[in-house]
Amino acid sequence: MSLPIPGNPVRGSKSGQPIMALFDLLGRNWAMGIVWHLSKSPSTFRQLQAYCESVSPTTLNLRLKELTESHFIERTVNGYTLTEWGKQLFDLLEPMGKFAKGWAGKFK
Amino acid sequence: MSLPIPGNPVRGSKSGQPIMALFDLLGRNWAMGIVWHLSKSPSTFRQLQAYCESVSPTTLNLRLKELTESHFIERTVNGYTLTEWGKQLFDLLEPMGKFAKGWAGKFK
DNA sequence: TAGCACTGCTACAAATAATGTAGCAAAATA
DNA sequence: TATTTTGCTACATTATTTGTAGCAGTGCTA
Repeated sequence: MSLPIPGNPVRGSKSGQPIMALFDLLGRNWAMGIVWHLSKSPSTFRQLQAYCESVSPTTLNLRLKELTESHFIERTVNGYTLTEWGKQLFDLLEPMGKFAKGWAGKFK
Repeated sequence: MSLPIPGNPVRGSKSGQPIMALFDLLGRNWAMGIVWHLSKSPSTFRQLQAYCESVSPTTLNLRLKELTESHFIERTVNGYTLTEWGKQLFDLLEPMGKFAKGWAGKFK
């Protein structure tokens, strides 16, 4: 699966609209979970593996590469961390946590 | 693939934390794109198919069922539309559009 | 009221993506 | 130097998505 670059055709949008590229990227297994977790603290590969209970190292590695190439995360001496863009992205994801809790009430 | 119900184990979270259930649901192919599009206008199955250029009817139908059971969309005489929860979800997704445009600049 | 078009799907094989397990080389630690 | 830990890679199995065909129901329209 290739990296969804905005401006280029991506899965589901020949025009490569940025929002579609972003949805393609974030929609991949574990992408949002990784960003979510890294917002709490920088983490090593193994820590992310432990956090994302059922991710395979194959997929985790692929996601990390994609998120790195997309400028959302980077690898430092402390492990993987969010970049400035990554932090901004998290700011958009963060309110979903509260929303999800309210939404969860629908299933009780 | 079963519906990720918050409170139950979902892909990647045995505890079924709401945010993880939401990420699981929205992370599936086309889920965010469908919500995005329905925020513009109610749409029929075929309209969604045309919008989501490469979605297969199989997957589209599955996503529509999941989003319906998750209370984010519903089917009316005008086609599929967002529910109140769906609209709230879109309000969270919407800022990503602007963000994505800025992010796209990184790839020029 | 017999066509014809359109809609909302279902079927199913082929292609693509993710998982699960094993394990290895490099770096850190003892 | 011997372990342990880390960051992966390999690869077979399983799950998901695509792509294409097509069908039944509804609504025109002649």
